[in-house]
Amino acid sequence: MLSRGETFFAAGAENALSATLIKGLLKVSAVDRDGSEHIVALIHPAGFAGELFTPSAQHDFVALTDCELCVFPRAQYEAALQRFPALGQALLRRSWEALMESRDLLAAVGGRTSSQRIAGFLVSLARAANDSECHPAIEFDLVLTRGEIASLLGLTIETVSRQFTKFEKDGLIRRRAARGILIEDPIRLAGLAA
Amino acid sequence: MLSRGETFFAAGAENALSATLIKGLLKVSAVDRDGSEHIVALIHPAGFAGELFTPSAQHDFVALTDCELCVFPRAQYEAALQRFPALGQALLRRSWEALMESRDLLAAVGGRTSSQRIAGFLVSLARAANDSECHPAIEFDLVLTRGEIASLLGLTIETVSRQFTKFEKDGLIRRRAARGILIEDPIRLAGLAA
DNA sequence: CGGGATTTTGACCCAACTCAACGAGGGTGG
DNA sequence: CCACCCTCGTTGAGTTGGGTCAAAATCCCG
Repeated sequence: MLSRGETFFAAGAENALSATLIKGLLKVSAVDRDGSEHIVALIHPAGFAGELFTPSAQHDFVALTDCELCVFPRAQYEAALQRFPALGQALLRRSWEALMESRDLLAAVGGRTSSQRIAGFLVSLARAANDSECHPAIEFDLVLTRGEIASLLGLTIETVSRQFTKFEKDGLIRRRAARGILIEDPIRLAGLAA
Repeated sequence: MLSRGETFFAAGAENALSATLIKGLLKVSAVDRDGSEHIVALIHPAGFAGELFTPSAQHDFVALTDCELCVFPRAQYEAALQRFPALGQALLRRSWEALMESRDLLAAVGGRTSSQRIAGFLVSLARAANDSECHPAIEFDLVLTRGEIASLLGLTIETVSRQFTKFEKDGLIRRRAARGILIEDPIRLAGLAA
């Protein structure tokens, strides 16, 4: 159990824990020498939270919402890996999926405009919000701050903010109290994401 | 065996092959609807070339130099995975390392200036060039075209070219015939990479 | 009802993109 | 061996998307 803002573990920490996320949302971030934080991934439920093969963690794992986790000590995890190959398979699958996601994001950050990135981000959040339905949710809660979105997409707070108001002016989305988002024109939004 | 320019397999192809790279360099690239190519990773010797868990490939795998590969049919690979858990472990380790690399690149593309990205790229190539020595190679061959470097780093050809001439003017590197690079000031270059 | 954090908005600026021209190999075929 | 072509790289001039700086507005929470 983790509540919003708590960190599961921090970069540099001795790397003794792994977990599967049951409920909630985690961010994975790197900080470089100059102090700036950079979010490199989000972890959704069923995702794996932890680092493998390194004595100390390279990223921070921080809860964006209250989270429920199923935690394993590293040593125990590795023992189980030896004994139950299926577990290894499952872990391989998830890390592979994480890799594919990371590459998608990389392609987006390295070649799309700010509005394309944000449209794509909204579309993917909408997809993630509706567990197991076919069409994306119309309305969902934006859990990230502007700064976090900016960091994930390689933009600045101000650019993110401007694009949101532009999208609203264009009738693509509507902003709800707090951080709610209502998608008014999913088709056009998905089109924008290119 | 693959020679420069040949593609190991292309996105959309039925996904029947996997391989371990023995010698050479591969690029992994995605193309989006608008036709632009985007390189998302390089594969160095000992790296895994292939895609898992998807019926058809999502990326192109193209040889940047003549390559030697150790190829497995997918079905056989999966059978072997079942029987030899250690193989799964090895694959897990490599995909995890690929994930870490991808996230590093993501952090670079999403927050660093063009010169920082190129400096970082050169440093990492230098590291890769000297198999198993401690200090980076001073001289190596730049296998990528300007366009490929640009695509990998999320820049344009012109920006890459300009940064190279700037680095040369500043005495950081020297360009050799064809695509050779001689690093004259590794320290300052690494510093630039931030 | 304060007071800090977050968000929005505006004005300005610059790093990197675009467009365009030119130069330098490196095949290929005559 | 030369003329041609085609790809790749360099360089310049001009533009712009998004960054930076600054200030106002809103929200949240005690």
